[in-house]
Amino acid sequence: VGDRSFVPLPRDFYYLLPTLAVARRLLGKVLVRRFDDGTFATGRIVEIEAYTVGDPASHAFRGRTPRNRTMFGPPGHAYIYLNYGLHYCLNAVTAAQGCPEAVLIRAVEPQCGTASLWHNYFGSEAKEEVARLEPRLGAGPGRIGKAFAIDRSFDGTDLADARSPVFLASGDEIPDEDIVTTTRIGITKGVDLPWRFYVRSSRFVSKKK
DNA sequence: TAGACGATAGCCT
DNA sequence: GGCTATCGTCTAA
Repeated sequence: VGDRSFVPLPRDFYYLLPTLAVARRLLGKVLVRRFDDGTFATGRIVEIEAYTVGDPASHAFRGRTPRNRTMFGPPGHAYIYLNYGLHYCLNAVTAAQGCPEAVLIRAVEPQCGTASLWHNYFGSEAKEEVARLEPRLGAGPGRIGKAFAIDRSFDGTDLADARSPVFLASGDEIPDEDIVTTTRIGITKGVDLPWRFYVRSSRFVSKKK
């Protein structure tokens, strides 16, 4: 699979509309990972959460710190953080520069390069067709980090540039009736806000509600 | 500089 | 459903 087949989402995708609308529209789009050896792995985004200014669950709620500084930077870049000392989670920075908002990519359906994803995750070999059906390779933000080999060193990566080792590309349009809007997961503040979106028909969603 | 804890996931019951 | 591994980051002092 060559990078020519992947058209990165333009920068304005990330800030022209409000973060909630951006989150919703990212469903069906494609996470593209180019490994050091030039091979690719891709996954279709099926679950996402929004974190906005004034949102008590946001890492930026208490202002700028060394960890969250990329949230304050230009839109369309990756914000990556380590959670529970174990899991690297991938966010896309949204809204205008200086406005610290982001969306957390919570689940993807593995598409291309699934044998690599399997190897990253399980440390063993598997056939593409087997790997493509394995939910653990994409159902959960920590799992995405592990399978796609994304860690804190990717923080700040430009997701709107096809030359980046990680970027987001255009994909399917998800019909409204196949999108579920619900509350976010694993947080203790802002628990009632319906700011999680997922694709109803996907078996790769981390938790259905 | 210490202490608490988190935008999780795996394994066990 | 419960327990916990594991460590960077924040907060307060």
